[in-house]
Amino acid sequence: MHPKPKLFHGKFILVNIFPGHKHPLRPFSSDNTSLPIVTELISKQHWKSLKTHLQNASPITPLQQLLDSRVDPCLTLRYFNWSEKEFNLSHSLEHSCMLIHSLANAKRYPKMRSFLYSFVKNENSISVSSIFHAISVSGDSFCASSIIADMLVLAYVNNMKSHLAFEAFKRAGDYGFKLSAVSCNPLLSALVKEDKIEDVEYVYKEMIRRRIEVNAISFNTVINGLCKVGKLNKASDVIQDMKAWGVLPDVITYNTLISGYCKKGRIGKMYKADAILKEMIANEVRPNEITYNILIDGFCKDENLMAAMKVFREMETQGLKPTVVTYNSLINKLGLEGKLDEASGMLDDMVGSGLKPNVVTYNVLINGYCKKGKMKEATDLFDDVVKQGISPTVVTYNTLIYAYCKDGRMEDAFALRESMVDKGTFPDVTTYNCLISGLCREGNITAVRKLINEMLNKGLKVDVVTYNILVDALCNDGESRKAARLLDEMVKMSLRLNHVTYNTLMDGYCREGNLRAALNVRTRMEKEGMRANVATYNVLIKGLCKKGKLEDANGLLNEMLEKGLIPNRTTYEIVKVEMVDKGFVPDIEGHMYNISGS
DNA sequence: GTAGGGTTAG
Repeated sequence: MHPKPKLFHGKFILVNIFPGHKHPLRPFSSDNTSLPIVTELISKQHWKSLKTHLQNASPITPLQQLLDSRVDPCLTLRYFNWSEKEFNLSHSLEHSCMLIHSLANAKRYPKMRSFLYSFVKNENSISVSSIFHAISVSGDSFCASSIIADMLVLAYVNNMKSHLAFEAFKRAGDYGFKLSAVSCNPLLSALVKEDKIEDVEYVYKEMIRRRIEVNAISFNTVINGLCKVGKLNKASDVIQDMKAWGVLPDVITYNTLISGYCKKGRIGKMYKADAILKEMIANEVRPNEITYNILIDGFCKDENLMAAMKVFREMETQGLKPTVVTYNSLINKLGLEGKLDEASGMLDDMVGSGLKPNVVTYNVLINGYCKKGKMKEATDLFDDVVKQGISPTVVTYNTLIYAYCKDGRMEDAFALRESMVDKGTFPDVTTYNCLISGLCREGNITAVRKLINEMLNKGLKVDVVTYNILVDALCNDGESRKAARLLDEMVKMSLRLNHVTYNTLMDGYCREGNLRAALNVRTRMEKEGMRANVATYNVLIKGLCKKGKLEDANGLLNEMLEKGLIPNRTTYEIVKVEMVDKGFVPDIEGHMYNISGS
């Protein structure tokens, strides 16, 4: 019996053609007769032999043949990747799409995922729309096209190209390809992280319209996005949506909403947060450690350490153990209040209860010392942390660098920056902002320019804080008009101006006695959709008082209270010095009345 | 693939 070499993939062919590679291969021929050899060489990964076999033939031809044949698409993929690397070429979009279609038809999903991931990573010139066109013309399975589109969206998200992911999401709708939560949820999550809340809302609405599966994660992500930008009523609407879809709010839903309320600076926010806690319990969703951590931190930020401690004790009665995060919130608050002995006592408690402090624990404690001007203690603790084998983070360094800058110790600040680089922690925008603010305080504009150039050269981008520092510096120099021009520059750089930007400029104008200009800035701010916050009112109230316009100032104070904004320490200080001492008295709600008879 | 803590500007 002599085996017939009839099968392309039969072992005998290979043995007969080139037993052990000792004989030269038959040269590649561009008709299909070479395909079995090529296939065999690929499956054995005999790349050297394959290259010899191909000789001077175009590497495209075998790809074309493989795509036209019924060989395992994984072999085609291997050839695709090898040939791109070996011949330093990029295969055409059409061939790429044919390959991805054959992988999809063979249900080789992990292979598709990594193929699309590298495709998206390396490809910067092909538009999303041409990719979709190619997907739709290079395969006829609608189902496969949908899976490909889904994975493409995910590939963009995973490559941090969320704007392209968003575009692909829209294109998929144009072509009627059906996406899934597998890609849409990460897309939503990426858009939330980038504060692109309008896009989040668009994707969410489209998911419902296109009947894409919307699960608890989708809802929770959207709710988180809305909470992040303070649209808490809309977030509650989404909770209603989710109930209507038969998805019950879970502990993450409630935690997200509670956190949203905690972060909003309105009167009664913690009351509302507490109400949601009760609601979740009534709906039989058990609060977890994270729920309590959110509440504890919320009360700390609300200047209510007593309430925070009460929740802390309540946690234990619910059978929940405080975590590192719980302690970090409390230590942070104690440190910021200057209660450093209590803060380090809390650290001891935490260690005593078997928890291991992390770098955040030390960062907040170091910050506490810094804010109290206890630099010796701060740096001692820093050394201690290093000795314990905990790596300081960029935040640790920034905390100390800022403290040095604020203390006028610019040399120490720059020395610490050198040392962080030596240890492999690289300065970020915040590091530079701290140094820039220090130099501005010294009036060293030349050094500021140099530093900004340096950060740009390192590929770091100036941010809104950098500009706010510069705006403030100009205002302090009595150059508010120049500062105003920086705002236009910020817009040109598509930086999002924030409250601090506007308030700083308003303050600059107020201090120059130019109230008109200050009020114009407020108008501009509101045109941009930003409502005046407590600090805005503080600046304007103070400005009006300084001009002797006490009744107008009082009007603004009332307006602020009516809008549910909580007066802060600065407000009280202004009201005391500028109003109470000049004949106004407060009623029980904080409204002021002029009793001097005017 | 969803929730919690730390640094900078007013």
